Amino acid sequence: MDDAQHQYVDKVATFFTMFGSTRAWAEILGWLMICEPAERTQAELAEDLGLSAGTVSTQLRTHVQLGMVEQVRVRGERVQRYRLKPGAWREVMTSELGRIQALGDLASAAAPVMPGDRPDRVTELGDLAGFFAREWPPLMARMTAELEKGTP
Amino acid sequence: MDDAQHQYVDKVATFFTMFGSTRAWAEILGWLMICEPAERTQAELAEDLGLSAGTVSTQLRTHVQLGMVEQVRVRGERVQRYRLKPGAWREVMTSELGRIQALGDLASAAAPVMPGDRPDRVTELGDLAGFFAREWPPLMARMTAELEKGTP
DNA sequence: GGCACGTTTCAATAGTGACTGAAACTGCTG
DNA sequence: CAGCAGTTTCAGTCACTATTGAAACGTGCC
Repeated sequence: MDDAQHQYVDKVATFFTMFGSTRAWAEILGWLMICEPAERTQAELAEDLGLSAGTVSTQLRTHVQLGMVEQVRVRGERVQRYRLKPGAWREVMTSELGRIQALGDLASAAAPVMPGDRPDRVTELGDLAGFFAREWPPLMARMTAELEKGTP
Repeated sequence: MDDAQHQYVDKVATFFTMFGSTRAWAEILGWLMICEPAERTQAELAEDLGLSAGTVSTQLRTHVQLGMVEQVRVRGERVQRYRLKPGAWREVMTSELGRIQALGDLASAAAPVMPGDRPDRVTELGDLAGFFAREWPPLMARMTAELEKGTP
């Protein structure tokens, strides 16, 4: 990993750390975005990034669980390799719908515990969630269509 | 604050804590969503939620900076009151565009530091960011139109 | 079977940052 | 001006958790 690459990994790490992710998690993500070959073993990741094997194991597991990274087996090799999952970003965007619905549920759950005469604070959130719940699926469909066009 | 309300605040807090926010921050948000009257002083919030005055001051400031909460002066009173900012959720969604663009920048920045023969990992992210950069403004416009319809 | 390499688990450590409590500060009231 | 309620600031404490290092655990090769 040269200087420029190191700087890039740091940039990605800084960005995602701002939203509460751990440094190691974000560094692995950043490195997997640009490393060559794209398929890496845990031991290589640890070596490349100067992290312990334990950290890589743990953080990589969360990446896999979140669907950002997948295990691959390279023909002829018997080691476990990991790479950025193609289409992962798309999936993250698609799964946003679940979070929107959770917000909507939060709004619904508020109704019984607040005085009925001023529900506006909560109906606003509910309406918003409703709007996105309707708009999100067609938007995702358009997204998929457009991205496939680029990668035939 | 009765039991049901307490439970609701806890529910909201649990939800937002999952995404990296602090407990106090999320509790204040949850309580401001349902408390009556909606306008509260810092001292009241501290008392209601069992937080120290210092914590309330700090967390409330971040709420104000993020645009979720605003200061209001109630006629005749001279105390500082705070409430959930009307339209705050809408604004949060609108400002999502900034984060999308940041992701797009991250993708652009990757180009120089990776071998040119396999740029797919990064172009995917770039295309995605481009898609949202184009779609987001009209989507926001539709959102505003629809929500205004509900609150004439 | 034994060896080498990679991965997982886990106890211990280090570092961070949320939260508190007290003290300083502000602006209003009598 | 003294008194008071509310707010801000900040040093210190505490809890949490990210990270490490080492030890156990595979798993395929010799």
